[in-house]
Amino acid sequence: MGKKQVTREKLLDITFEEVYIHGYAATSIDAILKKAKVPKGSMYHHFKSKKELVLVMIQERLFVKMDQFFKYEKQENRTVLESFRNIFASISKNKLLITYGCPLYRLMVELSAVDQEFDTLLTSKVKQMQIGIASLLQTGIEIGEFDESLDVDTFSAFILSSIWGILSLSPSLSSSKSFIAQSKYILKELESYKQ
Amino acid sequence: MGKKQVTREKLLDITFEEVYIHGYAATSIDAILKKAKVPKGSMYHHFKSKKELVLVMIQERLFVKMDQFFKYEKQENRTVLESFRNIFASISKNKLLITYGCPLYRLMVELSAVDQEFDTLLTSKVKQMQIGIASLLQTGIEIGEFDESLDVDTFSAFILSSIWGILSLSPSLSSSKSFIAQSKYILKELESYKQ
DNA sequence: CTATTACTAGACTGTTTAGTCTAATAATAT
DNA sequence: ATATTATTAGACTAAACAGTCTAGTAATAG
Repeated sequence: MGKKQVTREKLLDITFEEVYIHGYAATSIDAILKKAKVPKGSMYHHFKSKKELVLVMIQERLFVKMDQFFKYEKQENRTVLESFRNIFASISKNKLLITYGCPLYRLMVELSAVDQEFDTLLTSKVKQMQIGIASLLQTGIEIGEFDESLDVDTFSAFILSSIWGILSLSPSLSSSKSFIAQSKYILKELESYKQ
Repeated sequence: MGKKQVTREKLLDITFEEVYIHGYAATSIDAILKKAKVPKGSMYHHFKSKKELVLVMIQERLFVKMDQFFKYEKQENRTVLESFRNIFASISKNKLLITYGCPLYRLMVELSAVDQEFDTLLTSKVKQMQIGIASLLQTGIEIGEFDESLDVDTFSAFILSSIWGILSLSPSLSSSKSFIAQSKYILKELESYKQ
């Protein structure tokens, strides 16, 4: 990586942190620049606007991080149910996720109704994730792990939305149990389709 | 209602609509005033700041609307399961809710990390709703409708977060089925505790 | 070593926005 | 009716903000 790229990469890192925690509107360019110790001219050399900076951050940071959680391919020696258990376990170990909820979700809530470009980008990722989950469920049906009555389309949407709901709500419900305690209901429901 | 109150009430109505759809930061005072046809001085006579206007709106509009959906008292001649079915049905009939998701949730995502006062207010309502759901479940256990193995604390949190997750996600997953199709998984899970 | 390009630097500009101010007007009580 | 208070009216102010501009500096190629 040439040294010129360091500024760009640092900007994307800090932008992710700031926008994740404070949201898009509440994050000012100046705050990002101050934290990243990068002058304004440099930022506007690499990105033509705040919007472009965040759009690029979403693709090069947020989406990359998300893909690490959802590696849908069925691993050898594992049932599909175990794959889901693993996904949930890795989510529950991520402190930022548990504290602030899913960053993709947060951005969707803030920006989808306001800006077409953000909406298109974020929605495409949601659909991609749903398709990934659905195909994992489909694999489970094909190898005989799950009953054919399992509707992969609605159930994948149920898994996705439940996880996001639980993640976003758990910080508020301090009395409630952990993410794992919550997600057990999703797993229990999935188990009911076991052959 | 004296005529002086009309301005105040109209401001709260418009503020609810604008903030619900565009979010707090993206809604300008001027936009609210233009839509409500109220001059600035009037608004600042009734409310000392934008923040106070929205805090009052949350309590006098948002919370009131929410309570209409969640009337937890167990109605006569109805099982608890039927009560939940009714709640879900009334949510699914509300077009705004289906299109834009839960307004309380949207505000929490945008503001809880940014402002202590908003966080306190919104979180208290979430907790209140969870308690309401939990007590309805508890009634179900006490009248022998549900098994005692039902953990009302985690299950009420599961219901709440799942509904909110489904509501917020359904607009993005155009391929997915309706809210009702999604919520059937929650009901199915609840049914598994039937005596 | 020199020329050329890529990047840095931060002062500056224009706009948007929340919030103020003072005078005018309407409502209400006596 | 008249005095008093509540409300309306919108021009104005100050701050925050995204984005521009021009000069300077570092990197790299020939």
